[in-house]
Amino acid sequence: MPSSGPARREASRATDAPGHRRRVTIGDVADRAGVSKSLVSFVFNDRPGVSVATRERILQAAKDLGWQPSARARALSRNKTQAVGLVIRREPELLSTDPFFPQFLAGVETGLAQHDYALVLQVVGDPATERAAYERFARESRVDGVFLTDVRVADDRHQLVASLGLSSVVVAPTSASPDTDSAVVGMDDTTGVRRAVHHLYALGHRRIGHVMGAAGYVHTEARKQAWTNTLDELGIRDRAIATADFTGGSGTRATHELLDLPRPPSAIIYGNDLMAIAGISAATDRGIRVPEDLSVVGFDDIPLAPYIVPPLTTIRQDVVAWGAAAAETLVAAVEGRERPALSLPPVDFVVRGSTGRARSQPKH
Amino acid sequence: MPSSGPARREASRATDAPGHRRRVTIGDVADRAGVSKSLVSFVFNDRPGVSVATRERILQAAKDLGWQPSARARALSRNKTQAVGLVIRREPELLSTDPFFPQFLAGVETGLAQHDYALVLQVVGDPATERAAYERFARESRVDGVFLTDVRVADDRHQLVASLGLSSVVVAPTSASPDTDSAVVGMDDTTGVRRAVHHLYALGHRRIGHVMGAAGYVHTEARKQAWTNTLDELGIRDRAIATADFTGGSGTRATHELLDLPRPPSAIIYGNDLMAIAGISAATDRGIRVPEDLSVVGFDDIPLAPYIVPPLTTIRQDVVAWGAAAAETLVAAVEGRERPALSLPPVDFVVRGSTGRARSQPKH
DNA sequence: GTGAAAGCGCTAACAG
DNA sequence: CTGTTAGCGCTTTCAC
Repeated sequence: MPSSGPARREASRATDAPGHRRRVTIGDVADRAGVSKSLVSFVFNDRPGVSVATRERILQAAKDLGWQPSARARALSRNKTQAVGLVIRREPELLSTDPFFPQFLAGVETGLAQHDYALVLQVVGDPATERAAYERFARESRVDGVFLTDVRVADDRHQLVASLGLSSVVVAPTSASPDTDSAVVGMDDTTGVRRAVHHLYALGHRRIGHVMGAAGYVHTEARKQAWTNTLDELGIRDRAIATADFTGGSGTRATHELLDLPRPPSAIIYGNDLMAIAGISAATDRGIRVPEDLSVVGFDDIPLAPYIVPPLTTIRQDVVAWGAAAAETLVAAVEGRERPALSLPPVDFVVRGSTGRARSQPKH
Repeated sequence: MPSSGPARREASRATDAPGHRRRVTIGDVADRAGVSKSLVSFVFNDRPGVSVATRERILQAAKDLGWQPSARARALSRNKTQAVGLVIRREPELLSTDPFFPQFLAGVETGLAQHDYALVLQVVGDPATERAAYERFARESRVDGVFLTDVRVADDRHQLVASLGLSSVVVAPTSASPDTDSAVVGMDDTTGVRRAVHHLYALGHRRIGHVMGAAGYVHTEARKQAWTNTLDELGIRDRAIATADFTGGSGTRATHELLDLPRPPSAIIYGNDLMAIAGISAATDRGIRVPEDLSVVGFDDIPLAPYIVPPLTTIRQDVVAWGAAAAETLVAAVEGRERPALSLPPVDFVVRGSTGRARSQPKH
């Protein structure tokens, strides 16, 4: 039973049916270079065992035909998609404010581009859909590995991805040590907060409050912990804290809560810039001036931070670099390589106009 | 030549090699249900010609085995990936401020989820990489279709995707009629600006300036055009305009430019909220109060808008709905269906504290 | 060095 | 209704 494949191919190539050109395949390239498909494949997979001359000929043929291996076919035969997945869960409001997400994405892309991996993204709203997204990625074999971001305390996704057989990289503050075997690419949430507290202390503040972000996230906890620990070190016992959820509305509420305290703080460190800015607005509404009566520190350094009145003092992380590092690490994990040694740039503490000297000088 | 497949399969299923379980395939499901692979395939592709009983049996077998068709294999044999691509080009600064991008993404996901399509994302910085991204999507057969966003005047991507044989949907203001055959999902940039101008006119403003966003984008042009046209209709000849690029810094510069005019405007409509907020800051620096001396209108209604001082009056589009509509349209195009009739919600004009009555009453 | 041939897991004619 | 069979385009032993 002779295969009719080659014959048909010759024919269709010769005619080149008008209107709908057939996709160029590895076979066409092989024919043009006068070699077999295997050789073409070898060349495109950087495998030894092809003479330089043939190699050149093949490369040229591919170029002439504008051929590139089909990711589909390759995925099937190699059992790898050369793609990784990112599932983002965000409340609608935060979606368009949180600077983390787009910056991280940009960083991830730069990291992936170098290895020619594609990114499959899914944005979800609730935990059930989130789980389903990971399951679908795995079941349908859409991706080779996934990022785990916005890690929660006691996050069950570690087990989920493990049971699904997906490679993964965990993106979380270094201070937290999530219960997982997969690689962790951590940023330093601690140092920034520590520097903020010291900065305020140096300005004479002794009642330094904190407005926490959404409960249950490890980065929320990390920031709170850093605040507490630093106050401890400075021998400050006062703990003016309010829980919020990263939204503007919650920042407003939490600010009023702290300012309503019998002895309100003279400075507040917020879990993100949005809440800090809402806080400034809330204080202004009460006739409390920033920074004269109240110093405010944000977290993120959103592009708007310099432009609000007064310009916001805040903590900045290099999220783009973080994303790139996470991507590098994930690709290495997927390919079974040793995880690369990557050093992330240190956090920045950006002093602007929203922090100032405490009104009453400290007693000690 | 008897196929050795079945025999091997039986064997490997029986042993279930420890440590590394083989992937469940359509064959396993077929065996378990006592039918052929085709039938399983039919059931999972909603094709007629399968009795209800067999259908149930197959579904049950698949469920027992936890099987789901492999997207990889399916993509290869159907010549469809069931995935669409989005290439985003953004300057680094705007990446984390522009609310369009995350909201659009969220909308796209909701639209795609219904049809079980995946989204492949690529973030790029420059035009060359952007082109390469589309080319790669096509060559590697990563996606079946693409979104075209941030459409530029005389955008060459229309031809590019056409020549690459990709289905596409153009996401651009309705007022612009891009030179393309592909479906256009348009939002109404015009009405919002028109309402803003009328609002300011009603407050007594007669010199209403405009700070344009980055040149070359159709939405920048659309907004400028709406501003011009509305002033024309109101019989206002004055045109105080400055070009910026959507960044905070450019907003500051453009604001000073307008305020330095011999007869500075008493109100300014900005191309986005970031520039508007930078504008408020710039005015404040010059001792010009908002809204007493200058009224300010933004565009986007970022979540921060209500929290700045004064709260920002701005124009809001339902970008999430837009994204969902674009996704629906693209999927329809990819599948060769008629494009769905979708109605987008109207723009909102949100009046807050940054606009107020003009100081000097109009003469006419 | 190079080529032939057997898959990867699914879809889609085409026969029964 | 149901089963057979030939691909989809590439990778990968295994011979030569």
